[in-house]
Amino acid sequence: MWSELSTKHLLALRAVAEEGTFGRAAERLGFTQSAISQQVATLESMVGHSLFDRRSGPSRPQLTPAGTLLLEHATTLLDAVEEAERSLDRFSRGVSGRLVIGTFQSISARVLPAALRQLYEEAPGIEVSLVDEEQQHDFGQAALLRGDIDLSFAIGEVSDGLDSIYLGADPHVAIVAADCPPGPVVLESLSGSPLVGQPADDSCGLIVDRQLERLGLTPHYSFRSHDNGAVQAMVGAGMGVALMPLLSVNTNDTRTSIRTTDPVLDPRQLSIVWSRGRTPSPLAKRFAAIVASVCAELLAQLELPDVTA
Amino acid sequence: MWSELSTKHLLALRAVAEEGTFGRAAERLGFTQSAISQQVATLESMVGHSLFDRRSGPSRPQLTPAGTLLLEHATTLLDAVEEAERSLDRFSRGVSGRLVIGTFQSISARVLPAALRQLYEEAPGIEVSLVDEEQQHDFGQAALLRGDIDLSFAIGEVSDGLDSIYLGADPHVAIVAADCPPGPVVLESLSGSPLVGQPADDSCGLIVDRQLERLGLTPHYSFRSHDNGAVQAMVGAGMGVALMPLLSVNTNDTRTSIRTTDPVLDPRQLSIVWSRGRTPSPLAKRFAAIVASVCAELLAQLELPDVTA
DNA sequence: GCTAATCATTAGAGTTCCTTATGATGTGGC
DNA sequence: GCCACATCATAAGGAACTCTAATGATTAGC
Repeated sequence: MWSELSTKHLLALRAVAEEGTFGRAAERLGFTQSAISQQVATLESMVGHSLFDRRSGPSRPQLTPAGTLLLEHATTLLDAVEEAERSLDRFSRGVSGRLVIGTFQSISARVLPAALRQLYEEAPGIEVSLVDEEQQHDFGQAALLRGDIDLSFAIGEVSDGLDSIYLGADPHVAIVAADCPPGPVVLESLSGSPLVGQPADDSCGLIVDRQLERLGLTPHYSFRSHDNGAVQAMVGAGMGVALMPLLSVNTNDTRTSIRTTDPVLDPRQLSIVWSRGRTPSPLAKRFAAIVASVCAELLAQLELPDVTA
Repeated sequence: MWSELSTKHLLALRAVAEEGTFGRAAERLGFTQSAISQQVATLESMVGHSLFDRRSGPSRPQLTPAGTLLLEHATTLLDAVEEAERSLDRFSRGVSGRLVIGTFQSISARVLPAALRQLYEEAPGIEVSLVDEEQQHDFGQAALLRGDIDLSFAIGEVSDGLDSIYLGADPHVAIVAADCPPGPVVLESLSGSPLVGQPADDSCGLIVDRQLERLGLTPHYSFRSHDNGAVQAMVGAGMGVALMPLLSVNTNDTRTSIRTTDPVLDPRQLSIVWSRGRTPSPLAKRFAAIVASVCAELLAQLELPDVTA
């Protein structure tokens, strides 16, 4: 039956048709003439027709009508096999494939542009799509385990069942209006004045709130939004002070100013994560490595201007 | 190596992906679970990647990225295999394929229309092309042996190396102008008057000339052409008498009349022929059978009106 | 915890498949 | 005509594959 059909048989058919004799076909394919003879015979019994008319004596075998027809299909099939082979080779080298990345605002804005640019340079023709994981406290773990996304970013502890690369620490800073007098922001002095920040259901907002609580402070928010840009704009408009991870801040905003806090808050620990039980694609591995190097560079640069404020 | 890739492996991949477990895939394909496990393992070692992530325990294996990619190619490949299978099945049933037929005027005009109409009814979608074998004394034998044409028509003895079906005898008749007095045409009376007919390099013309010679007559031609219609038109215009096989005559021409000859000339023996060393396609066999039945009917009808003239 | 479901592995039998050696057959030169 | 050569098929044997049956290992879910 045709389920026993293998590439080998089609290669034999094509080689005999092209070389003109079984012997030369065998030579081309690295078999003996006998092997090719048997391979073609097997193929003939599979399809139920002679594929070559063999005149005995030193004359070339000729394709039968069935052989001609099958050869056309064989050519199509062999092309498709070669295409599959090439496709998997590109996949192995990580220069082709699809990548679905779970992300959130600060990563999308500060890390992904450089990382994806570098990835596209190495591997043009890949397909990348982003899934916003905001407001999901598992950082897309469920989606990772389900296989809906290939990679995601995580803050803090990496839960079990995920593999990860640690990307670095993103310090928490205070954002104040540009006309605010210089110097670190003393957190205790904020107890009366209003704060601006992320909602409590946002993991970033949650981390800040918890740290303030641990310091005995009960924050009062005048405005909360998931949108980092909106939060920063509110600070610029004088609605209050924001406590945010540095990567969430637009450092080019002239209406606001970045300050260290007193005491210094614990930084946000960033990782890139993927499902432990699932084999990552070479492309995903490569992307994770790129992200790690991009983050290392980015976070190293960020320390400097901040401390001087 | 991919040359060992067989349909079996791709079917296993697809079945596992669709059924969700190796066991059910095995059931679907009529193997044991162990066999499927080994088939997939073989495929994995061929492509160099895991295709499924197997969590041990009672949970479903999940396609890896490589598995997903290969499955897409497997689907196209399996579709192509099925298409080839269907194509060869149609070929076997003779309802599809190409047919190149060597022919000559009288056959094209009187036999092929009915035969091809019947063939198209049984097998729409076939491709037929005709090659005119006029002026080739071998009736396309060389082309048949070369494989350029599938079938051809022959007159008289069938040469060695060809298989054939005898189609019947096509009587030679005299064509005279319509105003000619009735009765058979006495050949001896023609020795003075001019003849109209095929050239000497035409097999039909040759056959007539040889028979006249054997009767001791030396024909004198006023006009010769390969075109049967032209010959008959010349007769109608009073250029002389023509001696032609009946199938070459347009029986609807009112300016000419068909007569028997005295003595009666040997009829033209018609056969349909093909190369003995080449396997004919089912379509060619079917066509030959149709031609035989069409000719039997046609030649039986033709005898009647002629004898009465 | 126990049950049930999952896939992998092992071992062995049956089959396939390749190589070597040989046979059969016809072509082409001499 | 005959011989040398080129062709493919076939036979036999050993190696490699492949399937089945039995078992093991692992874990989800009750």
